Amino acid sequence: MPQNAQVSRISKGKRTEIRRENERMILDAAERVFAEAGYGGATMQLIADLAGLPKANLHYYFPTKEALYRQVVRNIFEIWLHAADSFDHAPGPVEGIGAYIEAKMEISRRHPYGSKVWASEVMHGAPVIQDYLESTLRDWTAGRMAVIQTWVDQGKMAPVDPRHLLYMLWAMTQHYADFGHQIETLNGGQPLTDAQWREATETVKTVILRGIGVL
Amino acid sequence: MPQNAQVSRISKGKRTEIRRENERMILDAAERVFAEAGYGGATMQLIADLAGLPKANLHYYFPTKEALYRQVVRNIFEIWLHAADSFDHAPGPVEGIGAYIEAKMEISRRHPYGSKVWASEVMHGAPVIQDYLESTLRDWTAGRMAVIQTWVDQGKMAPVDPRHLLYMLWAMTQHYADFGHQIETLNGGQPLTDAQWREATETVKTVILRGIGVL
DNA sequence: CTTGAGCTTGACCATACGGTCAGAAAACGA
DNA sequence: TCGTTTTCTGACCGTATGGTCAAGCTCAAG
Repeated sequence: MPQNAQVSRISKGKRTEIRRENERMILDAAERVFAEAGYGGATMQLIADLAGLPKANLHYYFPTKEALYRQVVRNIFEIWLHAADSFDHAPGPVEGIGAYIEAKMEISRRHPYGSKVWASEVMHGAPVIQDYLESTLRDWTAGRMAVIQTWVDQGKMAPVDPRHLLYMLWAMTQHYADFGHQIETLNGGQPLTDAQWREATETVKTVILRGIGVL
Repeated sequence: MPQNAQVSRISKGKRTEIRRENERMILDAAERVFAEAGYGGATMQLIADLAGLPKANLHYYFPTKEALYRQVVRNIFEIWLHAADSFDHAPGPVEGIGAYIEAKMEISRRHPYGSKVWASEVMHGAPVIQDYLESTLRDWTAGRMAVIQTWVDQGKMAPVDPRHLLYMLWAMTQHYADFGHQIETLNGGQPLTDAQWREATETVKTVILRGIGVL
């Protein structure tokens, strides 16, 4: 029977498998190239080379550059949103905001390219995900603001404007991904070590939690 | 005598004046286009149109696109650096850091395009100002870190890691420029009003100053 | 007025890029 | 094995872009 021995793949429909595999390769390569070169600076050829595929093959899976970019941005957005689960089932700001900071710092560390693509997209006026900003993100933000406001009303934290507090959290955590190169340069050209990441996370948590009066 | 009545210009050397004027027009247009489209997405034609000049004229003043971009980035960097003057002659963290936050928030408001260009440049690995990062910015950072450490040693503030505190300050203040579009969208599509800018600045100041234990 | 240096500009060029396509190859079902 | 569907890919095309150039124009100095 046609069982390829040296390739340890799940042989659950080879067609489907090939498609999934290639789409992932392309999306990973695209995420990195879009992050490093920007949308305008990225070329399909560069993405193809990094994915190890001929350029024409990219257009088989993703009809246009914009379609590919759109998919990359949406994938990141999904990761963003799920990061807030920690926020929800928390009894108060210490646990909720603390966990949120840790989750977002972890994302900055694991998905630096994605964070940069998102930042680029927003900086350029969100040409492809404006609808998401106006629907999903707006709803999401309103929900968390309500939670924070509840905590304020219950006297569980200092009366801080929930909106600007959220912006501060986003800004600080994403900064470690988006400005990673600058941070690395100021770190003697070396990427942050595990210990330094912990230190960064702890510093952010401490300053914020004390800043909202819960430490 | 050839005195143009309807143009109120200083006639101090018309050649020099024309050159200064045009360079400024071009640099202003370039800053905006680079910010909105990214380096790769920006075209000389777009910049020329916005500056109200023929494209060929741009190449007379700036030989290449990269040279023009380089000048834009350097101009912004200068503004960054001078923002820290408020930092220096302060007796303690309340005045120093408070003033620094206000200065940087004001820059975010006045120079949103410049901030975005800087962010883009760093996100893409600082291809044109890496030397600045390694020299000027590194020195600058070391100096401010020393000041903060002194305050910590003197017991004027809580023992917060100066490096990460600086990153937090940069992140939060620049966020209001770099992610201005997102903030505007979440503000009902309206730019922040004067009052909202004040509110933002105050929130940041309050949370940070309380976060470092000086309120 | 004359002259020459600085400024302006339409037309042009080489290149690189996104995208297309026809046909080969591989996988699949019967 | 054979026919069909899906995947793969080199070669190709139209366009847009950064950059060039030569000719013309403006201005100030002599």
